[in-house]
Amino acid sequence: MIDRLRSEGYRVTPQRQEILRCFKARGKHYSAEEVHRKVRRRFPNVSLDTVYRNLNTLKELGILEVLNFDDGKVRYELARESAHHHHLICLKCGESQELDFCPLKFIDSALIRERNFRVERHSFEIYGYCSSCAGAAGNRRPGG
Amino acid sequence: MIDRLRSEGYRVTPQRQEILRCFKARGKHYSAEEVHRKVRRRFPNVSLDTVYRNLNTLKELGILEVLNFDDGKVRYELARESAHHHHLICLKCGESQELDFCPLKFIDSALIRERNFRVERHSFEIYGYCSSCAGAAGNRRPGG
DNA sequence: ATCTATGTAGGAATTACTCTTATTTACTTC
DNA sequence: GAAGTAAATAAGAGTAATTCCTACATAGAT
Ligand SMILES: [Mn+2]
Ligand SMILES: [Mn+2]
Ligand SMILES: [Zn+2]
Ligand SMILES: [Zn+2]
Repeated sequence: MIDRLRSEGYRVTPQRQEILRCFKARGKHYSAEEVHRKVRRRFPNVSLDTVYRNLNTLKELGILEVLNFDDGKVRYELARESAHHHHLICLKCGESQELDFCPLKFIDSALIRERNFRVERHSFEIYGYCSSCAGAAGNRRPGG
Repeated sequence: MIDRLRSEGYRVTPQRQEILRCFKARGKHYSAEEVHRKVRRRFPNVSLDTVYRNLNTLKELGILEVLNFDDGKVRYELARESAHHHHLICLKCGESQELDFCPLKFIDSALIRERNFRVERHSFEIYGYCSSCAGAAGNRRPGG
């Protein structure tokens, strides 16, 4: 991945490496601010802008993918060669689980083709309460 | 719908009525700013905050539903008794079309149940280029 | 007609993100 | 290994969507 950066003419800075390192654990979905917090542990002066700039660069290169969990902040995850997937997102604790199901496989493609719509990407996320939070949330009204 | 407001103890102000009126056309998905522009035609002094506050109130009452088209602004549509649906969203012109397909019908519910996840809501949107924009976008790289 | 809780306008504040600019640094070439 | 250069960085200002604050206005009850 480092080589990938270099071969594309990007410099391999320590900050950039550290940002990448945040994502080496599989199935993690961090926002820019979370990445910033992590990177700051090693580089206390790293600017939030550097984090944003690099997350964008890594996205452009296809190394990271963008997720939208509907909470106003963008999240990133490693664009592994692993299967395309979607997520279950807990409305209480914010944790996300991966879901090996993609609706595009099930949609009648005629539905889209007959409208001459050229599909580029799609989103599918399920929101609710995870097993840890389901009990606690059980007595509350959702969203109340 | 006006009665609904009154019976729930909300006052029926002219601004509130005008905001509701924006959504009487079916299949429209307006952002707060678009609603503000429309309402201002009749009430030139209406504040953006009033629009935001009322859109929220109408959402709480279940009269409007919230949509996220991934462009940083929230959109609203009438929560008609019509079928639950999703959208095709054009990345060029921003127009949206309705899609009568819901992935929840196709997902193996065991996939979710075995994790003890309690589903509250879900999102599913398809992004791409509509028939009017597909030609123009045909030569460009998506997102470039 | 009067009263008052609710709603309003307008501006300030907040949040996630981007831009500007001066300084530093990774990589190249010698 | 030193020097040159374009790219990357830190710091802070700027922006866009949304929310908060507060003094004033009014819908609807009495
Ligand atoms: Mn994932
Ligand atoms: Mn719709
Ligand atoms: Zn998918
Ligand atoms: Zn659905």
